[in-house]
Amino acid sequence: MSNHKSEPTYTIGELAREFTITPRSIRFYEEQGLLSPQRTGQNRIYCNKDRVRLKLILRGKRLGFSLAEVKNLFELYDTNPNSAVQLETMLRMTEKKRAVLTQQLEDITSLMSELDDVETRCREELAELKRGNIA
Amino acid sequence: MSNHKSEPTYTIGELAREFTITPRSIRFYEEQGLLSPQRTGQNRIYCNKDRVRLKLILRGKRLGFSLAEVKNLFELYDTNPNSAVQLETMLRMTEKKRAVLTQQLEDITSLMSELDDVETRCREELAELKRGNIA
DNA sequence: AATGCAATTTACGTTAACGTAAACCCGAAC
DNA sequence: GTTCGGGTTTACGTTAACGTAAATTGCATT
Repeated sequence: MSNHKSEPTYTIGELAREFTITPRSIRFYEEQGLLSPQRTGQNRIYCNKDRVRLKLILRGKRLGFSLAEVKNLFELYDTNPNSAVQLETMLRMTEKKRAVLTQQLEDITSLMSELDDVETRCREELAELKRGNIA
Repeated sequence: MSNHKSEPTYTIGELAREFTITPRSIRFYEEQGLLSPQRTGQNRIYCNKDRVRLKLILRGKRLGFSLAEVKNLFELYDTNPNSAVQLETMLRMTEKKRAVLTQQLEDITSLMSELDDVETRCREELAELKRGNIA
């Protein structure tokens, strides 16, 4: 718990560039309760822990979780880090998400075959047209 | 072009029930320029052509097209039915949509494997916890 | 006349994740 | 001393496809 190594800090612009997002987004995450950086007067100053959190937010988004879901996980982690409850909650969420993805996969392949039908019919009609409007 | 057979007509409620959507949706489609039923005073009265259009709207939506895209197709069809231009436009749209779907498929499978990673790590940590907090 | 159902119009609300503009401050460089 | 590049706050705008509420109308029973 010592503080003599003076942890590196970051400005909002630095983090925005590093993760190729806008400062607006970072402020928005804070507004939603996902971040709470220190202040130097008006300016936000982010420590390593904040940076890791931002990383986790973006990873969560990539995985299809909403900001609210990520926030829930953070709160759970803050009140009860690495507990069985926390890990099990995470598992339930990933499983749920996996079910959604599985469904989406089915939907997409089904849509694809419908698209195939439409396309072949289009091509056929086009062929007929070019053969001189038979029907 | 005769009219002596008195085409069947439908009320908004009938069509809504048939396609299990709300009357609100049907009015919305009209508001967006996708339908233009006759009127009997205030009341909308839908003919067969309208019903077919509604069917096509819903089919388009199922296939992932926006109402605006469906509208474009309708307009193209109205001004130039079964032309090569129309068929080719349709083909371009389905091909575009197919590309999107292909991309989504890749994204989803990639997400799934990431989820797998997260899940297995969670399960491992849970196992450690239950073995008595080794680390 | 009163009840009830179906329909109508108008217009604001919803969801998610920011974008964008306006107006301001602050330290550094020229 | 002023201009410049960040940073800040506040608050409204965006997208899509409707949902929902309110207030009204019309037709058909009862």
